[in-house]
Amino acid sequence: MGTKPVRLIDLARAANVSIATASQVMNGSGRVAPATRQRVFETAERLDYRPNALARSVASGRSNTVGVLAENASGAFCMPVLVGANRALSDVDLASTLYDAAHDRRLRREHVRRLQSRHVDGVVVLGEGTDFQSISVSHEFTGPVVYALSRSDDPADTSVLPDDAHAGVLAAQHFVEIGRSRILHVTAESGLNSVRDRERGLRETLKANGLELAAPVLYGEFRREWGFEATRRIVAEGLEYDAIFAGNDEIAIGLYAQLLASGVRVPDDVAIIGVDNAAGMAASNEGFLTSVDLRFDAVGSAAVDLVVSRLEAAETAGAATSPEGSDAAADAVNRTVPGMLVTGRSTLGGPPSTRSLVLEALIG
Amino acid sequence: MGTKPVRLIDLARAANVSIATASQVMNGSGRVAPATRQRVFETAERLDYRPNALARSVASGRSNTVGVLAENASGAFCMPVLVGANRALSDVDLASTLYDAAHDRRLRREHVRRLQSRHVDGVVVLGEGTDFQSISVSHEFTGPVVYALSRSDDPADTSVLPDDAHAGVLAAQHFVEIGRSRILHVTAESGLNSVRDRERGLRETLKANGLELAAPVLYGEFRREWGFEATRRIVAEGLEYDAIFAGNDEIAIGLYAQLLASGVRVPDDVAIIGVDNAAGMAASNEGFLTSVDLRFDAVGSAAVDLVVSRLEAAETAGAATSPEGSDAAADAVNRTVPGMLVTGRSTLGGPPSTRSLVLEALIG
DNA sequence: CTGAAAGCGCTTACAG
DNA sequence: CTGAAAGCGCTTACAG
Repeated sequence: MGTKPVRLIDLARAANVSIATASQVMNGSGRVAPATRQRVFETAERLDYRPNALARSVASGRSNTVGVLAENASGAFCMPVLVGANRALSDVDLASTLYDAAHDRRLRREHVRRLQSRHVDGVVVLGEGTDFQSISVSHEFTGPVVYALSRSDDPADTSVLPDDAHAGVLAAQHFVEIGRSRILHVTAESGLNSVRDRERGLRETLKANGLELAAPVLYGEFRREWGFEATRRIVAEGLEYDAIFAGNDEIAIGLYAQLLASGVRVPDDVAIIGVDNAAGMAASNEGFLTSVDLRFDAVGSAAVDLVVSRLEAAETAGAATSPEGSDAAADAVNRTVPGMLVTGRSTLGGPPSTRSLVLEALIG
Repeated sequence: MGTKPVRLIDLARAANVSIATASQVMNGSGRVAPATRQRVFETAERLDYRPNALARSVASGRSNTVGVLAENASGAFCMPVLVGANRALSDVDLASTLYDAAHDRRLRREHVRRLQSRHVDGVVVLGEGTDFQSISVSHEFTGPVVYALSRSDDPADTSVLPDDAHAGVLAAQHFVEIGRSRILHVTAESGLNSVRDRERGLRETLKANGLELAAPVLYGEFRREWGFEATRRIVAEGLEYDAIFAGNDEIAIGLYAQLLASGVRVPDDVAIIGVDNAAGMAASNEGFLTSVDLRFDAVGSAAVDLVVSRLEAAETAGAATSPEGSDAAADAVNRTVPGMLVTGRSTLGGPPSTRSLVLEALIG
């Protein structure tokens, strides 16, 4: 508690070497005789030497810290991305420092300055989803900047997004696998990127299997109530169908409940797939709804991986000839993270788990 | 982008002062002639000088960073606490650096070392709730350590928790205000601190109003299904009641739905209050359920406030005579953050909003 | 009120 | 393979 931390110079003296060699041993750089290396390590262990990361940073010019600039940390999908990013960072022994702009432009600018002041090695801008656009801050930093869960308004920037089209693909494939052929799609506003991409993936994969949608897409909102409403319309129109791909889990749950209320059996008569795996996120309803998990944590870790690889590239490039980041611009592609299908009773049926009795209970 | 950042020495030269005075002006320390101060500020502005926080840290010995050690960042209530903590930190221009132990003991120890290495000025240990206990790390740091959303296993530590007893008080008061007198309590496992405290607050306030519970408390789980089950029992036993305080929102929703299914009118026949304001968190069901919002963000900011005030105390104490943190130990009280009641149709009635039609729709 | 100087703990060419 | 020395950008007594 009150004990002064042991410094490099303390370690060096105790190990009978210069601070230069002590430093090199601790960093694995330079060539040091195995014997001395061994001795230094042992002494470091014995003294419980913990290098001062701050001093190391000023001396080396690298902070070993990546800044995370969240557009709005309270956003629904921020946490998993943040968790994934953080895991990836600590895996390579980088720290993360989080700034939340909370949708405030002025605050955001302040945070950018703070990140600059702290000389973060790289930045991850954490947005709010495929339908959200971030103001580019790439030119404010000398290090790599990657946009996670958001597009930047500068096409030269690189962003990492969940693969919405692939979500549609996964849904279509699953329906085909379980032998469904008359498929409906109930989703949100047609203007949204996520809506458009999920629909496209669905259609393309159906087509590849010689199928097409059994009726025009029903556009509404990402809400449970829209699921109810859509079900009523579907029933009223007397459509023929055996499966519905819902734009997200909320819609799926609305569909599920209202279908049950209408005497339709799920999945026997109609199979349902949602998107988000909100069940897994909320740790409730487990196994109840088949859903595409967009793997937001993987979006976070992928963003970090990009930053890190860029950092490494810059390092080796800097050692050789420095082409002033022309490489970085070259691979400024947007990356997309494939989701994964989590199956549940809404497509596979099976014995109802305790939790899956919820909806039935609601019906009475 | 490629431009070298301006350093203190650049600023000093441009403003025609020594780096010492430049430094003092930028930090507001020492006495400097108003004229020179003015000149330095203007030059700093013109040059867009951004002090190197890293260098400042090594020189001053303060990193201006607070470490957040999350027991499990994926935890249900972590995000709001984190957001609150982060806001409070950026208000006083401190950075936060987040480490997620993800329930892993080894990883947690690594993170502690990293926090030490980075010489964070203080630490917030972010737990998982009132029923969770953290292993104390206070002795690993020289700066203040505060436990948010968790108790430490060392009674000398100070933690900040949501006020569970007060949640019960708020519920009781509200029931009294709307004229209910035959009140039931349906909650989770009786062994949980949160359950015990909420019940105690409820009972005490009822007592203070000359009331008592209309029947023994029903203990179960924090899940929707338990709400269904409990309702069936209540109906079966033919209890007389006009209000139910649910241990959390999940239970409340279960009660609500099953009561409606049983032909009971809410709130006309029975008023319901939950805890968590999950509606607000999830931005759905708004206005549907009256609930006690535990204000997790305030828990986060309160924890930070404690760290910061301790930091300031240490600073002034260090300037005078340093009593080796005896003061810190003295005010090692656990702090509790009062929640707030968010009213909805489940107690006040009123015209059903679109969203509140969900349950009715489910019934039929 | 202001500046020269030592120092924070480390890294990194550069000689030997 | 190893060490003496300069340097990272700042702060902080200490003289003047």
